[in-house]
Amino acid sequence: MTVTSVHDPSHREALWELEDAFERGDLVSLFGRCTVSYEGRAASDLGAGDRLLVLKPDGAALVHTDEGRQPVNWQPPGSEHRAAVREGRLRVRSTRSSPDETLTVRFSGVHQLSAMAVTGGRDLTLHGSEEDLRTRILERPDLVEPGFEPRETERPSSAGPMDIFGVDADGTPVVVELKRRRVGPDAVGQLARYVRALREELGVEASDGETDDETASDGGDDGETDDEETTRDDSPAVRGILVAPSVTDRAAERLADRGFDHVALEPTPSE
Amino acid sequence: MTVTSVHDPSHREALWELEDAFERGDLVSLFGRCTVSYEGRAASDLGAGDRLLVLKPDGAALVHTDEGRQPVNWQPPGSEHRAAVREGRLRVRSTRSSPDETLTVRFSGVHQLSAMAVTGGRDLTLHGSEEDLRTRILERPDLVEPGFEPRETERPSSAGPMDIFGVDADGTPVVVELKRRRVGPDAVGQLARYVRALREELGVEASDGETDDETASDGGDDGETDDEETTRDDSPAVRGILVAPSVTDRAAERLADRGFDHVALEPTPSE
DNA sequence: TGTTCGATCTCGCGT
DNA sequence: ACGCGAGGTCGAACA
Repeated sequence: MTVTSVHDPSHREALWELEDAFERGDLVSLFGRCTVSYEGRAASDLGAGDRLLVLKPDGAALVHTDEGRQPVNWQPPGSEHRAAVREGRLRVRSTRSSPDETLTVRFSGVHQLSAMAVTGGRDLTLHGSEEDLRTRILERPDLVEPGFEPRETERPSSAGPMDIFGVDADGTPVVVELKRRRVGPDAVGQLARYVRALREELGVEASDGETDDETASDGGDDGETDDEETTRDDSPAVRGILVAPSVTDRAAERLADRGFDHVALEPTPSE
Repeated sequence: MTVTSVHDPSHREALWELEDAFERGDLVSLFGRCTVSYEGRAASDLGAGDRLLVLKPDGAALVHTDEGRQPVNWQPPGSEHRAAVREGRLRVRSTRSSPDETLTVRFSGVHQLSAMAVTGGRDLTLHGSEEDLRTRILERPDLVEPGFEPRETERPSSAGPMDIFGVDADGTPVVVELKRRRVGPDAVGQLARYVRALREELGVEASDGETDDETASDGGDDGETDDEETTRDDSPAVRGILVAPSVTDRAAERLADRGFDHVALEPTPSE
């Protein structure tokens, strides 16, 4: 392995090593005391302190402190790194356009610099994702409910693609929204958008004329003495099912309001 | 600065250095060829390759390849790092509980290891966030519309806290949802939840009974010849305003459906 | 702790 | 390029 490593280099030495590393397309790790400023989608300033600067050949730049999974400052891949010495101090600047963004790291001292050629080995195999949940359901549709028949995945609609479209035992259209983990109210809103879009698309099957949005399936959770028949009549034109390991209370409320169902299921079989 | 740095150490040397670094609470940067496996909320495997492993004293672990802003594998802060040599090879394992998660990095070769004491210097000043947008509006409410009067921020509701609650020139209650950047349909759904919650809370001021729900009150974008009066009558009991630099087409549709307004505004004044 | 929502989210896919 | 949704999202504020 070609690893370059310098300990307590001068600012100029660090500059040379950096330029060489950029030239070679190396992954760079740089310990030093620095200030950081960023301007672009937002703007930020970070006072002097010891940090780890990581520079990737794809243009990504990361400034890490001693805490957190997230870099305190960064620049996305596709940026261009440049290094210079200004007033005797090493300055690393990473810029990109659209949107215009600049990250500037000014060093008062460079403690350690390493660079290494790193390529490939990025192919991660991941299990337990939403896709696994989908696969699991397509293989065993009865996990959703007996008689459920998936018809299409990623089915397009005016509200975007729905995870699974199918029909239940009665032949009623069903929209299934998948989540790999416990979900909040937002997921219900997402499901609602798809159901609404599908209801519009399939035409209003309600007995009484147009409107389905207006009368729309709510009837109150607040003990409304609404005619159950009306709701029963038009609402089930399209059903909505949220498949997730669990839901929050508020999500459950919203599901109930909409007349949607929740099916508790995990991406991978338990144990 | 106390920086430890070893070039091409043996596996045992690397182990000693790592243990010392953990002891000192150092931030560690480690280049080497390794495989990575993870098991916890999900599970993953990564074949052999050269990578950069970063170990933080707060328990965070990051495995970086030559591409991407995101680590290919990681462990969140609060984990515990342990190093060992198994079958002559360095193995670094980071674990945490609740949820139970384990990241294991097995090295076939260590190319470079550096460690440095890094503390503090984490106080970032950031401008251009949603909070800045809120501040801007509270200082100049007319930016939302003439006569707008903010009454409360983070006002609680059954659907969660709304960004800004206020009244318009007519004294009509207004819910304002803030976004620092261009938004899609989800933001409209969020605003709708707050408006709905507030309408329920304030009591239905609509002339005719219950009904208003998310699905409800849309009146079709599909050229519905719905009675405009009905909607006009009950809908304005509470207004909804989405403040964001811009909105997508679909978001605009949904805003129109709901009778909500969009005000184009950025977190910080242009230029 | 659990829930909710913002984020310079990032990332991938599709139009 | 933009739009849209997933993510082992992370992180913070609050109940």
